[in-house]
Amino acid sequence: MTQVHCTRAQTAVLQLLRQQREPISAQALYTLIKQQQRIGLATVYRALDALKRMGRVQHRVTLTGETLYNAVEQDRHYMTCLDCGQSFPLNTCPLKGLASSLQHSSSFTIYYHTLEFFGLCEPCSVQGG
Amino acid sequence: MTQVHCTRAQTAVLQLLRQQREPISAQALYTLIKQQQRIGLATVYRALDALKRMGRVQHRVTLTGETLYNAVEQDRHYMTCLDCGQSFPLNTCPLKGLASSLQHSSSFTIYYHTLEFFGLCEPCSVQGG
DNA sequence: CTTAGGAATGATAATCATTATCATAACGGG
DNA sequence: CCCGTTATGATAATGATTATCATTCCTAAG
Ligand SMILES: [Mn+2]
Ligand SMILES: [Mn+2]
Ligand SMILES: [Zn+2]
Ligand SMILES: [Zn+2]
Repeated sequence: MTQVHCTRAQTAVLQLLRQQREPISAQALYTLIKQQQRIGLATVYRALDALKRMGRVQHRVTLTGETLYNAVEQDRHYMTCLDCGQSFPLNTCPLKGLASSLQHSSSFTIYYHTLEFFGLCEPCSVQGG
Repeated sequence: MTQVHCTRAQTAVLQLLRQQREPISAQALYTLIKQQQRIGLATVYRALDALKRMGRVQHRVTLTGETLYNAVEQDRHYMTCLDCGQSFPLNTCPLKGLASSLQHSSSFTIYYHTLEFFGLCEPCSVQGG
């Protein structure tokens, strides 16, 4: 049977994620947790994957290929510059209040969504042309 | 100065992308183009990156870490199962008609957006619990 | 037409985040 | 306390993407 309780690693990961203001990578998370308890990098990845399937943690992938994680409670989104890679947070989720769109299919249980805008920031837009 | 014309590779990539019904990976694109002309894998990646910065091609990253590309004209989005990895296309873009939200910052030029829902599909939801 | 500088290309090696392995440790019911 | 099951940590392997670098292609000046 699938586990009933969160494992030690899952608990540590989820607690730390909830303290973060911004999404964080698995490796950075690993470094943080190691300061408190003995843990392996693989275990961090396993915990993140499990928490994701439980709908408690969500992920997004940066332009550099890193996957960042955050607690699902945080509904943050960004505009990311394709040139310099900088990400600018949005004030609010554009999907807020779109309950209609969220229930496209009753046969699919939605845990979270990712939404990101890509383009050029002011400085890069000027020079890059 | 930055190039004025599309390179041979960029032309080939963009043309092929426009023929695809679904987003496609760089490697798959490489295989397709090779059937028509001599080309290197690195060049495909370079062309995709350039087209992305021009706002002509957009990308998304799958759960397996593959990056898929498609022409920006195609405004497709998906619901993806965190368990089996299957992606189910949405009929329409939930952001359609949200021009207000799209102009958060006049200092950022938006080329495209990614929006994806994650959760569990029917079958996986039943068994996985 | 010829030439020189810069951009594009292809083959290949290197990178690096993530996964797979596997032996060991922790857990939990009986 | 005992045994089968699950979790863990150390480490090797994977694989998509990047970095290199020598070569080819373009283009505009001479
Ligand atoms: Mn949101
Ligand atoms: Mn859309
Ligand atoms: Zn920028
Ligand atoms: Zn599924």
